[in-house]
Amino acid sequence: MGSKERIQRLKEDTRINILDAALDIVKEDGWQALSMRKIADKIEYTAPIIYEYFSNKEGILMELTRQGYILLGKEIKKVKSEYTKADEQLEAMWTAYWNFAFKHKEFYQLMFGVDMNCCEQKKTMPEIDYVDNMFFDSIKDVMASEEPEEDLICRKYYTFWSIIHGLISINMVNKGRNEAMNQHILKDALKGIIKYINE
Amino acid sequence: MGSKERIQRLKEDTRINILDAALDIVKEDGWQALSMRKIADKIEYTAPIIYEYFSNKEGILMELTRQGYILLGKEIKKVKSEYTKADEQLEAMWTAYWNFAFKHKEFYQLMFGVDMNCCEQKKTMPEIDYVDNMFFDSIKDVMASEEPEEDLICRKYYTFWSIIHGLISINMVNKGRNEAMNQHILKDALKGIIKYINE
DNA sequence: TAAATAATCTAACACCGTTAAGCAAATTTA
DNA sequence: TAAATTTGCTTAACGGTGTTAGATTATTTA
Repeated sequence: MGSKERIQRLKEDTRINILDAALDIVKEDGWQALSMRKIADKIEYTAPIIYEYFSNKEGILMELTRQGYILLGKEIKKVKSEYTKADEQLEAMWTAYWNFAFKHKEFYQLMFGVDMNCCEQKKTMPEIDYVDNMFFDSIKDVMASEEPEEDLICRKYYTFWSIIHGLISINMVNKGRNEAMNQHILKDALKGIIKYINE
Repeated sequence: MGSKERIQRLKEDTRINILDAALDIVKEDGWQALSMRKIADKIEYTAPIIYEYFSNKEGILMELTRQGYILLGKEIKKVKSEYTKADEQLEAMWTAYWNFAFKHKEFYQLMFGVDMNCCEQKKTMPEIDYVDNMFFDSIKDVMASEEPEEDLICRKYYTFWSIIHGLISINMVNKGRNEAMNQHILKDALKGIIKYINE
């Protein structure tokens, strides 16, 4: 009767296969090309069985979003641990965020793409809070001397995030055009904003 | 034989009706809900005749994008004319940009939405250059004392645009949450960046 | 081996963008 | 005026989408 667990494991496998297949399709042909039937083709099933693993297409998108945040969280945590000074940490973290966006373009598009539907349940995802909190803490550290209010930190965080996200958006629209300049802008912006935090 | 022109005028009318109908649908139910058949319903025709006015759905999207830029251009030009000092002009222009994004949410989403397809021909639209150039000129004015290089202006512009666009993106995702704080951030960012231009 | 259950597929529904063929009315030509 | 042609528009269809219900096949249980 240990076969129950084996079957359970097999079910989990196909769940993972569905997500992997989806990501493969997106990496090849973009989010627009993702369809239930194509996923089914790739895992050598027919479309309806996917609905035994996910309630609908948005369910798949949500799970991939979660995975994206987990990945981002890991990378940011890693680079943070490589520094001790708060401002150095913060610069490294934002740089990691920047790198993530281009290394895992598909994830970033899904996670932050303005009109990519699936924006309702997002608020209740702890994986998002995890990343948010790390930045939050770091900013607090940088401002340690001033005993900053929650609200002020939040504002600084949003401003910070805005610059980076805006730069990335530009870079994605004019994709790859004048890479050197964008790097220059990024550095400028990071320096400027860290200085701004200390004001 | 003056009926030729009357008929021509009627054709132009339905062209406009198509665009208006599209915008109505989007305003009611979002870009996702826009379909050729729904447009046809609204103008009381069947779907295929739309293809006598636009080559395809993207054609409609492109035209609406163009109209959006024309509208944005007008509003920015207006507020610019209300000031004489370059830094005041710049702040007013960016504020107008900000206001445009929320007053004409659908246009803004279409014009700057990261993954809203239709991003190929965009480069060759003079209406885009028009807006770009206005900002470009204003930044140049602010930096007048230093005889800035083209490249530097471009970088400042991108950085500037990034903040605003990023703030807007945030605001759209967490739509309307904590409006007061976002206004605060906007003001902070604008002041900061104008100071940054002068450094 | 027979019944019950699980796993999977086929077929369908209602949409989507787009194209081709056809029809009927209006217009032009002879 | 009658025939030919053009115009305006529709119907029907193709191949695609997400999703659901029902039938079918395979597996497990009694």
